[in-house]
Amino acid sequence: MTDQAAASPAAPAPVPAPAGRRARSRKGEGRRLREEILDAAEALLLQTGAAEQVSIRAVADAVGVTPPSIYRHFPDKDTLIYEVWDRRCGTLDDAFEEALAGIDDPIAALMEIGRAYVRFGLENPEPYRLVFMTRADPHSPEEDAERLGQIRAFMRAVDLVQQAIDAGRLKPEFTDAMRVATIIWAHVHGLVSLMITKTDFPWPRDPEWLDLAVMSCPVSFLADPA
Amino acid sequence: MTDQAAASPAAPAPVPAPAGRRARSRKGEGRRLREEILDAAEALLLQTGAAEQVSIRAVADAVGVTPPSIYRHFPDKDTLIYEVWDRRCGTLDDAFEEALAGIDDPIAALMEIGRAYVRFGLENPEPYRLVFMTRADPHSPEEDAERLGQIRAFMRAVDLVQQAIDAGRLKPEFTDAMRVATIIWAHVHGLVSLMITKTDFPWPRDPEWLDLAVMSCPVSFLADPA
DNA sequence: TGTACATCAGTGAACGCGCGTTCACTGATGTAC
DNA sequence: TGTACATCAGTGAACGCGCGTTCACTGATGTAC
Repeated sequence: MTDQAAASPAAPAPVPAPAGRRARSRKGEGRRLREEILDAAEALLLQTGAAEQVSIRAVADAVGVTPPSIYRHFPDKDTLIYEVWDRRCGTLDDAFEEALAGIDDPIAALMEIGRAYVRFGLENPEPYRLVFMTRADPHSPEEDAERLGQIRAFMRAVDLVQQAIDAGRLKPEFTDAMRVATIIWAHVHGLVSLMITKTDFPWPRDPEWLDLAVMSCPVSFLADPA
Repeated sequence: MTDQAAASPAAPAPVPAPAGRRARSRKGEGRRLREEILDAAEALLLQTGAAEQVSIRAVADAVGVTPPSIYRHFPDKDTLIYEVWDRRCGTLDDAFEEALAGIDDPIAALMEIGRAYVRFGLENPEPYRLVFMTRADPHSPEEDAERLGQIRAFMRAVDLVQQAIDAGRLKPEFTDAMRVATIIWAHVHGLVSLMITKTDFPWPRDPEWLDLAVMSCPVSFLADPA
């Protein structure tokens, strides 16, 4: 199993990834393993859905390396998890800002941030789970930072609803922007959280469904086009 | 610290709950500790939100007893957690059945199970979290049992949507009952899960808001009363 | 009423396990002479 | 071109810890005689 395989005529070629034990990096290439560790940790995090269930040993195993190797690249597990999180996670508010670029109509804007919210959640399931699906008693610094982003993002939605109300675009019985925005938030959150949790469920695959799903609650607030 | 306290004139009275070591039960009263264990485990479960984070040692500590005592009342941790769960949790399908009693109109019925779903979740936050907010890879028996209830409950909703479609009560573009039911499920799930997770958020307190919130998505599917 | 005994709620010490982490090491790679 | 050496990516063995769980026990309670 060492290099006698290369000498044997039956051996096809020097196996590149020896399935369980990886080829050692060249001298300046330590960062390659670093990236592989982050990839593996992210995959495990997405699989298990909880940082406590991702063990250093499991990450090392997935990469094909022994546990101490991890510590050559990350000082401890917390840092590793945080870097996974950090790498994946633009803030929600950034996603909103991007989604809103060049849209003036408040209703169109509202629909767009709804879509952006769902996209953000589906693309960053583990950060999403961390921020929106776990009770956050112990205030870690990254969560506090994200919390500000959440509040800003939510306030953006409230503003848009208020603009829509002011422009007479909602049914007249809806006068409280905060209440309406809260319901819309719960709606899109329901979609995201269920889809990233119940992965066995036969979610419709077409983007039309997802779009309909996102829109179906907000439209109920719209004034009839008279 | 033994019984010399009783002999000392300064000692006020025989302390009933010695804060860390409880009084031993009388002979037939083993079940009292059993109930206290369940209470403590439930409290810890609600606090941490995850069964893996509730340790036998922590439960024993909370009750004021040593870990082996737990095993006099429960064969293992899984059973303990299951009994906590079981004690708290009527099934969702039962709640639906109750909610539907005597309602014939499919739309009214749909609205009613929407309300029942939200009520169920708010009244049973920890079972709800367990069943709908955690990924369930390792199939434990209780989850499998509940899964059947979930499926039955969901199918009830699909049936009602189908009835509404057949009766021409939905907008004609909505022809797939499963798709519509899925969106409604996500909507009510969003409300419940956010409300039991973001307990700091200033949720509107009045039942009118909650009712509006539940209804706001389903109504978007209704045909205009022509 | 008094003593011997069975019951059984709860204990203290220990087990094996997987975890995060540390340590001294190995041995292929690249470089200096 | 050939040899000695420094570098450093990755290893193997072990640590202390908290976990679920087991075991032989203790000693207060209630019962039989």
